[in-house]
Amino acid sequence: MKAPPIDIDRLFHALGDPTRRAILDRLCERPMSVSALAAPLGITLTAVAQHLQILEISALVHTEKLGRVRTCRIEPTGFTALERWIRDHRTVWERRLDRLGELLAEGDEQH
Amino acid sequence: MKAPPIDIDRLFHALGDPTRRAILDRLCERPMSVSALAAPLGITLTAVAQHLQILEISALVHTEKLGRVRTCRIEPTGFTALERWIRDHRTVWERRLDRLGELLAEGDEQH
DNA sequence: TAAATACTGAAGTATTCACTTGACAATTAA
DNA sequence: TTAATTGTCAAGTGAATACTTCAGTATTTA
Repeated sequence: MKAPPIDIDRLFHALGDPTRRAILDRLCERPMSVSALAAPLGITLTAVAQHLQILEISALVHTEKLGRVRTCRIEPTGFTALERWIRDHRTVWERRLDRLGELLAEGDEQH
Repeated sequence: MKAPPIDIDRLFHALGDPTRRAILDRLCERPMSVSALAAPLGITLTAVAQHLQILEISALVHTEKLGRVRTCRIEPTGFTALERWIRDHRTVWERRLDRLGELLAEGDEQH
């Protein structure tokens, strides 16, 4: 019952595909069945199902099957993990810029 | 002389590789030559150079060759583009959550 | 000048990836 | 019950990816 830890590798890979980002965009509007998602994409239902699997293990989408229809909706967990990753790395990167500024200041003092 | 537009596809793809993220982490500490980057990675210099090309066209790294040494440093542009993408999509996604809340509220009113 | 250093380029390989086809199961509608 | 809908599974294909090796080219250093 333990949720698998979010793999940032998988997350970036999932978001790196335009079709998957299109799926996410549509799901931001409203939850949708697999075939409703497939309709405007110009690829087979099977392909969409495969994309959905990737989005699901990346915690970007949650799906649930009722009767013969699988309903897909946005799952916040993945987005949150991504935001956290960027926030963390931005601080490291800003620190580097600060240090670069210090180095430049020191350089100025030297002459 | 026009900088190519940031391709969010390329950006996610670039960040989807653990070796490339390791390179970025090291460059956050300080600028570095290609061979300095390669040393702890356990892959050939050629492979590192290939990764650097990908990071460079994604605007995550800037490199400059002086003499025989190519120095690599973090380039903010790519990170900024990524942050903007996430900020934009978070608002869409939050709107969806709001609407879901409204729908639930309406549902409550109905009985 | 000769040797070591720091990369660059072309070509090859094994794996992964997005996608397809085709056969099938399960559910709902006529 | 028959037919249509909705999705799943297994296997295959062609392109992209992350590497490799090997043979260079500049640039320093001894």
